[in-house]
Amino acid sequence: MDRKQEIVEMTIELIQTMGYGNLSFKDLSDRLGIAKASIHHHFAKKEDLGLAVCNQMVEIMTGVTAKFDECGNSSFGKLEMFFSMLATQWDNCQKTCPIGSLQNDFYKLSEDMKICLQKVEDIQLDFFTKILTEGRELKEISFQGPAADQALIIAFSLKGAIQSARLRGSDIIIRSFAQLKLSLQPLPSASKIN
Amino acid sequence: MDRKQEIVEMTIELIQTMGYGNLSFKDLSDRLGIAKASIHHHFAKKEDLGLAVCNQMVEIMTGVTAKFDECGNSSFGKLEMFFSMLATQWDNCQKTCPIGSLQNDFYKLSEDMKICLQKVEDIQLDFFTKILTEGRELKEISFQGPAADQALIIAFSLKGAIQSARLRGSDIIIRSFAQLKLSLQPLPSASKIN
DNA sequence: GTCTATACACCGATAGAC
DNA sequence: GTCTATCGGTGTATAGAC
Repeated sequence: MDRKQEIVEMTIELIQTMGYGNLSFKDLSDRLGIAKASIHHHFAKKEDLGLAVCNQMVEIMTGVTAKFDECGNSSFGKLEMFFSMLATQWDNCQKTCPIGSLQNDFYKLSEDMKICLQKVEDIQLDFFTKILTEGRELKEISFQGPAADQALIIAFSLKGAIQSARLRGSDIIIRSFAQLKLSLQPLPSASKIN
Repeated sequence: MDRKQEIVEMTIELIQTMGYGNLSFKDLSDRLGIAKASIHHHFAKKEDLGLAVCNQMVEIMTGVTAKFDECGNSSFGKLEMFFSMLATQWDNCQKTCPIGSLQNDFYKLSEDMKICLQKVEDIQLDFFTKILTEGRELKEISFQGPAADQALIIAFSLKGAIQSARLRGSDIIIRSFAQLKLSLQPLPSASKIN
């Protein structure tokens, strides 16, 4: 049955607006047009639904990063495309980052969910680390220090901008992404002496 | 009465562990050793308590940034001190960033709380912008683009690192802060040609 | 200002009919 | 697989005694 999948996807959507902790079975049943008990039939406990959501996010993140990995663009181009994908997704939108939202409901998460959620972030971090490493070798991307540490700055900046956008408007996302790109650009000439 | 203040401070602490939405009057009354109704006497609605919390955060952020502004250190030194203050505060700690936590419960916030919360972030962003501007002039800090945009990267990186630390451990904070410092350091010599 | 008691809504979860 | 009905627990909020 893909009723199960339907529930998972609606849950992800609602997590982005009200968070995992505040999300209720009634919210889901209202929006899906089925009874609360029907959701419990597919996911006995809320925790089971939460874990399915995290697993789905692993799959999504794996798929998205793999698509960019294979796209044939330059390293810097891959970063740019990733940023602009996110910017499009969060333009004029009142949702927040699902990873950040779940991290914030830390105290409501089961151990399984925590492990799975960390995996989602790992996949994203590995994706950035790989691009940064090869980009620096090819002199397409410029930064100092370990690529894995620079990947943290990128991932956290993206997450933070998206989280603040509901409060401050999507301009904050555009500005953050532009600044990230600027700071990673290879220096054109002597213009970056100080 | 500073019972009122006591309630606000405990609320901030609990927001950092369970979030504003999941926080209940019973949680507060248990920890403070007073009855639920007594809290309602000081703050009729939960929304009133929430607004008091946001106002308190404005005061705290104002005080902290003012302290660093006046400390006489170099621009880069001020940044370093701010980072190490946060790193100390979040070492071996299971709390999250109170600003990020409240931002995440966006859909539970009153309009007043949203305005006030944005102000907290504004104060922090202005603080960073000012340091970055004067630091670049004095050639103590190096970055490209508008100082206000670079301030976003710093603020969001700090917030993101603290949010991920509960899941990944406080190492992630150390690494993020070190990488931020590295990327803002003035170039020592020709070592940053690419 | 603090307490006990309580009203009322909603939550996750279950029982059992269809 | 979906439904209605319901249970026990908990949430915000209020009433009223002290």
